[in-house]
This record gives sequence, C-alpha cells and structure tokens, in this order.
Amino acid sequence: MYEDLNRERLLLAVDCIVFGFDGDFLKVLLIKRGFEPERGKWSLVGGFLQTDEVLEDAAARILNQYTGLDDIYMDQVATFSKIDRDPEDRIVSTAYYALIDINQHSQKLSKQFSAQWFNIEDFPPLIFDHGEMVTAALKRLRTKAQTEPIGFELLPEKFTMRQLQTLYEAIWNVTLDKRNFSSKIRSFNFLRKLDEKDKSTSRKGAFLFRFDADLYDQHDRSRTTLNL
Amino acid sequence: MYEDLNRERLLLAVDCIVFGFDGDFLKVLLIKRGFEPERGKWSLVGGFLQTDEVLEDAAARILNQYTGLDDIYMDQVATFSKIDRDPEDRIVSTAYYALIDINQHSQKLSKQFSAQWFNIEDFPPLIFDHGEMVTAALKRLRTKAQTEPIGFELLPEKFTMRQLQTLYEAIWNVTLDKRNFSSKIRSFNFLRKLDEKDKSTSRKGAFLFRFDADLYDQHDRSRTTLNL
DNA sequence: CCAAAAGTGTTACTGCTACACCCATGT
DNA sequence: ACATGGGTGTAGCAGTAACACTTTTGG
Repeated sequence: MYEDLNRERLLLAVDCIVFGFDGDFLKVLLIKRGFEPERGKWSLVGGFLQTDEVLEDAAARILNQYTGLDDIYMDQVATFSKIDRDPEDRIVSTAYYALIDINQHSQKLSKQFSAQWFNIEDFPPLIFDHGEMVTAALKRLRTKAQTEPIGFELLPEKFTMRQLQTLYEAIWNVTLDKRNFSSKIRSFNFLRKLDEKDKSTSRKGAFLFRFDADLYDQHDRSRTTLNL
Repeated sequence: MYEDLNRERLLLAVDCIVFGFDGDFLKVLLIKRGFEPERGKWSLVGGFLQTDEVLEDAAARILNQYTGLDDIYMDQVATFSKIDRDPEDRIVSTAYYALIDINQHSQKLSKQFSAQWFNIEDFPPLIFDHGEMVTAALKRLRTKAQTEPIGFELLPEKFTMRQLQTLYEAIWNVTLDKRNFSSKIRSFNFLRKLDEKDKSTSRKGAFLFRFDADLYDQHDRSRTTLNL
C-alpha cells in the first residue's frame, strides 16, 4: 500500500430512519432539531459513534434515546460521505433503519424532541443528505420485505390479516387482492392463527394472527420471494 | 441530542472485494500484505479515506492502484466497525465490491503486490474481518445480479452465450439449461448479436454478443428479476 | 467421416391473477 | 333486517422447468 498522507481522522455519525405503521400509512419519525447547525429544521435522529461502540450498538442507543424502545429490528443501509454533507465538519454517516410498532413509541419522548411521524410518501425537506438516506432506506426496506418476514416488526404482536395486508400495501404502495394475499401468506406457514378476534373494526370480528419464528425456521426456504 | 462526550475521531478505511471471472470460476483478488500488521497474510486491497475524497472515489483510487483499471463498476457493500477489527488502532472500514474483466488486469501489478486470484468458493483465511467482507460482498453480488444486468462487467465486451451462462452459473453456483438460459436472456432484449463468431472453443464457432445499454434503457423494466 | 460444441422448440407443470358471494354480528 | 367488514375457492393464463436432436466444421 502507498502511504496515505492525507488520511484523516473524522467523526463517524449514525443516523436512524425510524419506520412505523399507523394502521394506514408507512411513516417515518423525524425530529425538529433543537441545536445548531440547522436548528429548527427537520432531521433524522442521529448521534456519533463512540469509542467503545460498534455501529449497531450506536444505532440501538440512538434509537433508544429518542423512542425509549429496546431490542428493535435494525438494518444497516449505507454509509454517506459527501465532503460537505455537514457544513461544519467532515462527518461521514452510516444510516440504519429501524422498524417499530408505532404504538409503543412513547408520546412523552416525542414531545421532548419535537418528534413527528410523517407519511413516507410525503415528508418535509430534511437537513444535509437525510432525504437521500430516507429514500435509500425505503428502497432497502422494500427489497428486504420481499425476501424476509420483517413486516411483523411494524405491527403489534397480534394482528389481523387485514392489518398485515394494509401494511404491505403501504410498504410497496400497491393494492393487493385480499383472497390472494391471504392464501399466499397462509401458504408460507409461518403465522399462527389465534382463537382471539379483534372486534374493533367490524361487528363480526377478525381473527388475530401471530408471527411464529419457530414455524418460520422449519419452513422450507426454497421460495425466496414473498411476491405478494 | 445528548452531548456525545465519547465521540471519537477515527480512521475510515475502504476495502475492495475485486471480483473477476476467468471463464470457468468466479474469482476474488487478494494480496499478500507487504506491510505490518499481519505482513505476509492474505488480505483485500484497501486504503484510507482521504480529506478531499468521498468513499466512492477512495474505492476507485484504491482499485486503480492495485489493478491499473479505471471506470469500473463498484458498489458499496457495508461498513464494518468491530472494535478490534484492526488490532493497532480503531479503524472502521467500508467495503466496496468491484467487477472487472479479469483479462484486463495487469500481470505486472499483480506481481508488484503479490496479488493472486482465488476461487470464490475456496479462498484462504484473511486478515481482520476481510473474510466476512468477502462473504457479504458475494451475497450482495448474487442479489444484485438478479435484478440488474451487471454480469457483463465481468466479461470482455464481446462474449458468447456460453460464456455468459457459465458466468451466471459461477455467480450463483448452480447449473442452468442452455436452451432455457438462452431464450430467457434473449427475451430481455438487451443483447445485440454480432456477426462475428468466436472460434476458439469449437469448430463451428459461437456467435458473439454485446450488452447494449440503449436497448436496456428502452426495454420494459416490469420484469424485475432475471430468474435465470 | 467423426468428434465436439452450437443452436434451437415443445410440452407439462406450477404459481400467479382475476374475480364474487356468503357469513357473522351489533345496532 | 340491514349494513359492515370478514372470510373463502376456482378457472384461466403466464412463465418456468424439463427434455433431445440437428448443424457445423476442423482435423
């Protein structure tokens, strides 16, 4: 290797694209920055990688700071390095997305950080390159949801077939046929149908399901795409 | 945001997984390290991000240093941050993979850096977390090759149907039926069949094809997977 | 004339898409 | 009794997988 004389020590940030689902729309959590630079503008939640941390831990720590949640599904998206992405310093940032059950997100924390949920198709201009990060994260989520059962991370533990369908419709911005959706999903054999019904949306009530990781592990993984 | 008191300036490295195809196998380029730490062990080619560079430029610069090639397809894989991944310093590294035509790779440079091509299914132990990087890069290549016509980056400009098939067989470690492969590929309408034949592998000679980016751009992208 | 690779088409099957009616229940 | 959402099956279609023989030509 040649000597890298210009090698530079820099700050490595972690920014989190927090996705949630409110029953109708796929949402992203943004905060109104309470500090400079760009105070008062919308931004992703983020922070800096610390000495004793790996990126995944930093992402989890930051997510916890802003949502109070632990043990959340997160996935690395990419690392962004434009020279002037932060005007004050050379900061490279690794983006992670998180999938949370929007109802577990503490209202209190939301107030504390002036956080708000925005529809993924319609969020305000963001500072720096955070808009690109959201776009990249969404793309990754869409792809990932095609091969792995991660949709459940966005729902309560128990959910109806209808909720699940609406979720996937929101993720891919499509409309699906409920008969095809339901038979396809059931053919994967990773849902356990419960005896309970959710009566909040109809008089008849809809059966609740639960994602069952054991069933998923047994299940033959030869069909690689969910192609709902 | 809380004050990040432990925020740390660190070195950001870039490591490149250079893929090549020798006509039979998918290969990865490794160098025998000529410097400490871990002198004499096998390693990916890498370097440090410099002050005036974005990651993509650093990756291209490093690739050029070791192969002499310019204007090469590269794609970010992920950023690796284990605390002691480099025993001497806290170094975080972003991995990129590159797809090159193995025959354009200068033998001279190969000698200079004690570089060698290894079959992707059978490469030696690597320093640090470079083995994980190769695994992650291969996984990404396999996925990407399913939705984008990147295989051509690994072949000479003109290639036979047979070469293309062998390439995809090597990427996915499968065997394909040549009739199905050829009709599927031709149905995508992004190959231009030339009048020339390659007579090096048979008396009859095999027609040469060329990937045509214009045809690809016109072509309806509704079929998102190549599913060869 | 023979060996070796190139080139090509058909059939069965599987999975996807499209589509409509009855059910259960609270008011 | 009716309005509302829940739940289910089938038939046509499209794309995939499996499969074998003829062509070309250098030696």
